[in-house]
Amino acid sequence: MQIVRKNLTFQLDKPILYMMTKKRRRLLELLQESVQPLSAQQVYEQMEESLDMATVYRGLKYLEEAGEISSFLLDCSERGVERYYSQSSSCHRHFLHCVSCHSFTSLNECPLGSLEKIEKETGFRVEEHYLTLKGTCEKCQINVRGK
Amino acid sequence: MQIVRKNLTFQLDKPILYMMTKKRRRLLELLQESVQPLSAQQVYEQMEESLDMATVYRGLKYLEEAGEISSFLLDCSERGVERYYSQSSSCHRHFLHCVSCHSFTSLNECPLGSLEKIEKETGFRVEEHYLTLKGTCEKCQINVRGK
DNA sequence: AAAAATATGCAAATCGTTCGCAAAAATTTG
DNA sequence: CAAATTTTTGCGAACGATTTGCATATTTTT
Ligand SMILES: [Mn+2]
Ligand SMILES: [Mn+2]
Ligand SMILES: [Zn+2]
Ligand SMILES: [Zn+2]
Repeated sequence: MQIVRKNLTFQLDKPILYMMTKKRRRLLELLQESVQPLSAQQVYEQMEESLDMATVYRGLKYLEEAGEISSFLLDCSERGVERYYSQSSSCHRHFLHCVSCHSFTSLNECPLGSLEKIEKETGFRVEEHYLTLKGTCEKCQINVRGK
Repeated sequence: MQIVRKNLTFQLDKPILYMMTKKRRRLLELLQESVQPLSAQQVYEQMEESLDMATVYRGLKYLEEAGEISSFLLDCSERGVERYYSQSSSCHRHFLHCVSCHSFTSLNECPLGSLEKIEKETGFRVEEHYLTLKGTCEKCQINVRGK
């Protein structure tokens, strides 16, 4: 127990038994450099050095467990269900998804007010929430024909 | 064009070329009778008469296109990603998901205020939104050991 | 009643993701 | 440092929910 490997560039909330390797660090950097959340496939395509898809999935899982990145599901009518990954910035975020060009825009703040009213009304203890907004981004509204 | 088959118990927004069969009607009834949203698998299990899984999927797709039901994705850490179906009641709804007993509770009203502020801030035209709240339901808070 | 259209069951295909295993890389031990 | 141990990686196979093709059954139209 409590055996934590070295070679970590970040503090772990809970000790996990693995290592931060070159490939995993590169995965993380890619997501930190990207303004947009990326799917596993997109991460894979943006990797310069070759990397097996299974390793991408394992790496993303590792980084998410370590708290460095977080993911959400997007149910896009054109592209189907995809999981998107982004760095875990300080606080939680919500994204707007453009149904035309499929880009994401980050919200500055959470549009959900206090959840107390909901908790009182339902008796629920609310622990997490996920919000996805879909619509058309500024660019796509101008280029009416889409991208 | 504009050929719409008979045997429909509801009005279609857009004409579609298929029929409301006994089996599809039973699918719809099941969802209308259920307080909880149901997954394709749950619908399948609750059908008394035998029905192929492919027919369940095709039927649910048909009903959703006809606007009679709607679906959303749930990303549950225990059960993975599942699509849930429920009748399309008058207005859009949001659900609370209990991470202990996996039940759903419906919110009375949408906790999202006006989206105008977001639209101004981001330039986005918001067309849809999906909100999932996760937490612990009243029962599960009492039975601390979960269901 | 016969012809045309659509739904259904069944089996196979699909596709993103996960898994098992042997080889490679990183870490620990002495 | 080299040897022993642990973890990661690539590769191919497995997985599982959903979709698809096709022959047959059901429903609708004529
Ligand atoms: Mn929020
Ligand atoms: Mn709402
Ligand atoms: Zn756009
Ligand atoms: Zn519960």
